[in-house]
Amino acid sequence: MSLRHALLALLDAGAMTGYELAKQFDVSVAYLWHAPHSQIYPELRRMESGGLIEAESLPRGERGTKRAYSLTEAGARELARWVAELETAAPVRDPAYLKATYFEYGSFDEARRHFREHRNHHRAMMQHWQQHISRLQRRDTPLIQRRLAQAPPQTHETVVAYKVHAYEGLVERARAEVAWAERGLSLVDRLEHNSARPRDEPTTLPRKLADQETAST
Amino acid sequence: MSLRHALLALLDAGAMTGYELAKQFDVSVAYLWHAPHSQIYPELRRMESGGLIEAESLPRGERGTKRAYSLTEAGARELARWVAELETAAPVRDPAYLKATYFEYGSFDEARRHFREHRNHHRAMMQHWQQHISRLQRRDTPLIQRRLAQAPPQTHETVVAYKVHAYEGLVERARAEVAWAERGLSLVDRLEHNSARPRDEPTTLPRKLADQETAST
DNA sequence: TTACTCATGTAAGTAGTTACATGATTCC
DNA sequence: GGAATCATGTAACTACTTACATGAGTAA
Repeated sequence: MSLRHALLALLDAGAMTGYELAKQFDVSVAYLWHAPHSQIYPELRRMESGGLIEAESLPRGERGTKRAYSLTEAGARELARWVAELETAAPVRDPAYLKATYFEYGSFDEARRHFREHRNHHRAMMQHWQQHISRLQRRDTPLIQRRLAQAPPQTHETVVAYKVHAYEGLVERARAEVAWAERGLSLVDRLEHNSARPRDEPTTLPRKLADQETAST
Repeated sequence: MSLRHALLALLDAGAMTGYELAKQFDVSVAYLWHAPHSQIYPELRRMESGGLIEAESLPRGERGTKRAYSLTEAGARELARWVAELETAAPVRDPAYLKATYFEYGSFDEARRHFREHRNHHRAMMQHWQQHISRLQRRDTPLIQRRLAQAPPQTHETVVAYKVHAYEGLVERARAEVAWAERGLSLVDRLEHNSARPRDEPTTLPRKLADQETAST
């Protein structure tokens, strides 16, 4: 149930509306955890009834109101509890690698398309993360500033260091993905070179279809 | 909807019961995709009504029967279609990295515990995958043998190479995770050295709790 | 007045988890 | 006779996705 704890952690930096929280999931927590507003609003209500957060109704303009949430003591305790607790690692379930296991059902060109897409995606992620790292190091995101403003100065190094380390891990992971995709592209070249098949024909069809082709030939 | 396609791919190697399929998710597809039997049986029924697979009822012992499923032509086409299709990458959502971002709410010792756990988990995964790679290279899993028996000999190199490449990618990724956890351990040592805090006290508490502590001191 | 951002929701559906449940067969 | 394995389900729940829905405030 990490959405809940991501929200608690954000709210520890200061009171926010659901809308503002949702935006943090696009920019700052950005590319570390994702959640759409349709998931956030109900979760905030649940956390409120659970006593983890409390809302203050603020006016906006003439008629409107908005609800700014902040941590309660129970919420702060729950946040600390969660950080201490070990996660039981989630079972592997990676669609890209699963599919890569069956590329023989497609052509060499299709395999290339997949690897290129994979490489491009992870390159882009890498850049986002790297950018975020330098912003953290310069301490110039609104969130890190709010957070450091509340913590004793001698803790700032540690606060920033943990965040930088996490994002660096994501960068390294992305680098591994890019390297994997590039080795994949070389592999396809090598396999193509060793085989007589045209580059746009499947290496081998699923059995039921292969039987058919044979029958019709 | 990758469970469905994992099942189709397994069934292309030959007819299997739900029970046998479930076991493949523990051994061979092992550590690449996970699914419990409670998810598999209903999915098989759905695929059957969708015409992607068909069941043959086989006797077992005196009284019992079991249902062995095999691909239909539509199922084989769906498998080929899925392999050709590009996945839209899932948004990042990693509980371990999310938590690592907030280690300052815990003690140095707690951070160490998390990094050690992370390292151990990914080391273990690495070993499983490496073992599977050598089995694939020796072509000595039941599944790869069934699969190769059905494919033309000149395609065998490609079939095995794609699978090996996928598992190698997982090994490399795990290696990156282990390295990250180890750098994390060094980081904690460094931070501890630079700080006056005892190793079993949080660096900084969530604000609501910090306020309290200050008040009571 | 039009478009954009702020702001908050609901509803239907999919995927996956955890627990409960049952019964046959096989091996010791 | 008991334990392990084979075999197949259901039910309740949680997390997440996608689409629908509404309205206020603000700047061109």
